[in-house]
Amino acid sequence: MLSRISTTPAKAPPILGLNAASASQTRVAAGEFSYKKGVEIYGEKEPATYVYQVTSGAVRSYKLLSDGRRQIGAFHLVGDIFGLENSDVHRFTAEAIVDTMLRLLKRSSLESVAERDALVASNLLSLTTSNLQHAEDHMLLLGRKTALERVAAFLLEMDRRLTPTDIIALPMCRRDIADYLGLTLETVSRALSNLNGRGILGFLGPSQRQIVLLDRPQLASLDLQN
Amino acid sequence: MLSRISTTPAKAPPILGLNAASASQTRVAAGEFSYKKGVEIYGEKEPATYVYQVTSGAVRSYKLLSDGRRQIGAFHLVGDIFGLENSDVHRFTAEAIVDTMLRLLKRSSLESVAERDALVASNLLSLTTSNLQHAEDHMLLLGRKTALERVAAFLLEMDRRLTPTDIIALPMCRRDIADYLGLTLETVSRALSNLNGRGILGFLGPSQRQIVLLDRPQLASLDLQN
DNA sequence: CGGGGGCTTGAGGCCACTCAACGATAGTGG
DNA sequence: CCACTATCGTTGAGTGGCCTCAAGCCCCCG
Repeated sequence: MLSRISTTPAKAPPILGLNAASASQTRVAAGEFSYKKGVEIYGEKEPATYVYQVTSGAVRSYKLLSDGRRQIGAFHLVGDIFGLENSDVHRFTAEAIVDTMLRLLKRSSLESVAERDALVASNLLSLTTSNLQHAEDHMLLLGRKTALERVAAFLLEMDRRLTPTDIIALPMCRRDIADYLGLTLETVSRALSNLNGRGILGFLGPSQRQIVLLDRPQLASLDLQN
Repeated sequence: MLSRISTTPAKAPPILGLNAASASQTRVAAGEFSYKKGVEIYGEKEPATYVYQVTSGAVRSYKLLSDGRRQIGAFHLVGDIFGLENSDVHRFTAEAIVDTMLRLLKRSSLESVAERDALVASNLLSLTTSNLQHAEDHMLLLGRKTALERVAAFLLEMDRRLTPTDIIALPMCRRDIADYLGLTLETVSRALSNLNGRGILGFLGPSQRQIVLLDRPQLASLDLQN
């Protein structure tokens, strides 16, 4: 299912503060691969060999209960790095939400670079820290926010992370959003309809995946701050 | 409200792999302090000057929404280290649940030690990692588990962390448990009564804070694994 | 002994879930 | 090019699990 594209893309964005010199010295980059929509990138409890950066597309990381209930812990968008575990195994399953391009880095070589390069080490730590911060905020959302507040928070998060414009082009379906927010897809749909009816957002085109924020302040007022 | 007890306790358990030599060299330990029940140790968004280790007692870390809804992110029990932020400010409010003794370490000196001592640095990272892991598991609980599953998971966690015996002596009240599990205190109480009625647990004494696990396997079977 | 906090239990309500139907869209193969 | 199908999203009706509100008990502690 993996199709190799190129080992050293022409103009690669920097990753983890690796400059060209140290990167080429140690060959931390294992190349760039494409994953078709729905394909699993790695499974929970599999050994963590690689670290990934999204070049294009989007990825969901989730845990499953034995009866199939799913909790998505994070969405990984363009530029995001994921799959970094300080344990030896992955703690989530990762899947491509749409057709996705990923740059792979060997975890072992990354660690050896980090031992010599303090900047890289510091970036690895701050990556773990921002993951922790996101998880902490998400616990508050999952434990204490109402459906409407969760959806509002989700839209604001996506608006912040996804787009430099006012149009949010969501890569994920309603079920993914629901499993991220601890709701059902019907409840997510109803909340979006609600916001649409209030004139806070609008849909662009018939796909319902493109959302225009018409009233960001009012949306923000729905998501109670902590 | 702080009462100094001693700057260098006679037989201090190790912290973060600091041996006596490096600890005394740099004086990372800022001493041991006692906090009365209910007292705030630090507030959210306050500068993070110290790192804390629980010597005795228990601590809750929580976030508040503007209307007062509370989500407890973690309980810190004897031996636990908390308050380590890689940002400059605390992301939770921390309060003593009962009368509590804390060992304080200056964050700045800890960081300078970590620069020279790889073991300490590695322990700091693995501390952040285990915090992340706990938060990830807790997201699954808050997003997808039923009330009974949450309470069962809570009891198993406390059993694992709190006690070498079969008796769980909970330091926290029902409201704390509820705010940790994303429930109301009534729902927690009903779930405990339910487990009691099924013979899975029993209460010891009239305080309802001491719980005997009568059937750990059955309790474990109620908390679906991921 | 009086007051208050913590816990339990009951009754009723509500928000989100479940189940279902339906329309629209995109992808597929003839 | 056009059924045909599967997927996705919306919406409605009804249910149910948890919340809300309330009362009452017990214990601790002044």
